[in-house]
Amino acid sequence: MVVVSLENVSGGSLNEAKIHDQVYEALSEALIQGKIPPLKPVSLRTLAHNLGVSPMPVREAVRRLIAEKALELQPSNKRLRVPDLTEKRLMQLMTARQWVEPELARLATPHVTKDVIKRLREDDAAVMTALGKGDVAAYMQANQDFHFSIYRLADADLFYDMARTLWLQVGPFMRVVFGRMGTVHLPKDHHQDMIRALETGDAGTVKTSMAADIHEGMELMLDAIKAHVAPEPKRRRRG
Amino acid sequence: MVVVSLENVSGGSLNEAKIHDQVYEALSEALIQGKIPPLKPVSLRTLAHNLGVSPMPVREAVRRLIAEKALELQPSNKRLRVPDLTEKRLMQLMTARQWVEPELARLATPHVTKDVIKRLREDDAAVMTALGKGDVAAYMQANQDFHFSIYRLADADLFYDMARTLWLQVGPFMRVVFGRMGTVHLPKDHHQDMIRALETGDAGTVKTSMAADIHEGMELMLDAIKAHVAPEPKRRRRG
DNA sequence: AGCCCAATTTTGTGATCACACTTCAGCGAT
DNA sequence: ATCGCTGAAGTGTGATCACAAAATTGGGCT
Repeated sequence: MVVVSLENVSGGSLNEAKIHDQVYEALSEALIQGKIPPLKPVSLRTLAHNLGVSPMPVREAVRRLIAEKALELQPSNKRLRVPDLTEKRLMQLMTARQWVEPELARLATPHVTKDVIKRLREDDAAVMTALGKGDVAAYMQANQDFHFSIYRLADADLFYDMARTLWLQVGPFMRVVFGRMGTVHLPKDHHQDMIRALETGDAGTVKTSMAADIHEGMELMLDAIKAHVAPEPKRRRRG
Repeated sequence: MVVVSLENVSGGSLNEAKIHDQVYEALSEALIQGKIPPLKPVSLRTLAHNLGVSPMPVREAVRRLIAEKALELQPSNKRLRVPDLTEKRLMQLMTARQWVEPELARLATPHVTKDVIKRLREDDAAVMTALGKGDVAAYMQANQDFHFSIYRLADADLFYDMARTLWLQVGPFMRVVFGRMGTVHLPKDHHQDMIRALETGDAGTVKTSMAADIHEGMELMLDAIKAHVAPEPKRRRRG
């Protein structure tokens, strides 16, 4: 099954975006959504074939994703794959998210408008619906929409890109964890508090509730990775 | 004058590192050292020619650097260049450095050995020597060595890479600022305090003195960018 | 059956060519 | 001299080919 395509990327209208940018968008979206599991090998030619483009732009997109550590290519081995997460690395990702994302939320607060609140309520509703149905894929999409609808307002390019890079690295693993334990135990509702604080312009509360939201989600993943250390490499042992 | 070469990269002797990795190392080193000024246009073919390689591996290295925002290619215009720094962006870089680097220093503390202390004293001595001679290039090299000798010990890949990316973005501009105002006003000596704290294993003091060191350096740059908003685009240089 | 080695396929990497587009140098007219 | 145009040179992008090395397969062995 092909999890990545060019069609659903940015109905970029009059856009003459480069092919490698479109490929990048398609791949990174798939990664954030967790549609490509950790340790899954991918290949330039296969991706290129699935996307209907030559291997060239795929190489550039992949090189970019490798730089962002959303993909890796094993050292001696020359295979390209989605990196696995060690507990050590996950803790660093958690810390970094706690640095960046609450700050983004704080910076976003002054720029909130009625339209934004409306949009956030829709996103949050979608999150709740997905949780109710136990639809992990829909949950991840809606949750991403909710967070980045806020971050986008912060007018802080560097922080925004940092957040996106962190999500790229967490995405594949998050999907596995939530898929394994179901959506039942997912972080309870900090979103409502956050929306209220955004409405009243209470930047402090926005920041702390964002921190709490992230903390709970990542804590779940930490527990999961501690319990289930090696996500079993699939088949074929080493001789 | 050619500011980037492959020879001084990792006397890699038995190393069979990919060419694009060597090119990346050469370019990023030049950028961190500030050897390529902001807004300076570079081109794939020129770099390839100077490095004695084909444009292909340069493309991959450059794509990586663009992902790290150490290079940019102007939107409509398709030229590749070193990005300029706005005040807004510099403040984000400063904040991010304050997040990552003091934490790296704290994490490094338990792993300090006598050899490390020796190395740090040498690096610090080189810093002082460079300051004495007003040699900006030597200062930047020695200062980088000092900081990353510490960061390397932290055993925190993600944070380490984040720090490196931040230095990549700050490097070109730092060179310009310090070159303009001379090395006289450079941050006074937090290095000594830091080394002492590292010796005694006082992680708290290590962290705070690292924060102070970074704060002062970046504060200088903030002042500089506020005073000298547009670093004059510089017309036509011929080599 | 289980295991090992050889041949085949597939992988990423690098080089080269083609193309559309921008920039720049040079010349002519005002 | 200044302005405006035009041809040449240079730009990043994409496609295709060549190649060494790793992964995979398949057959032959114990």
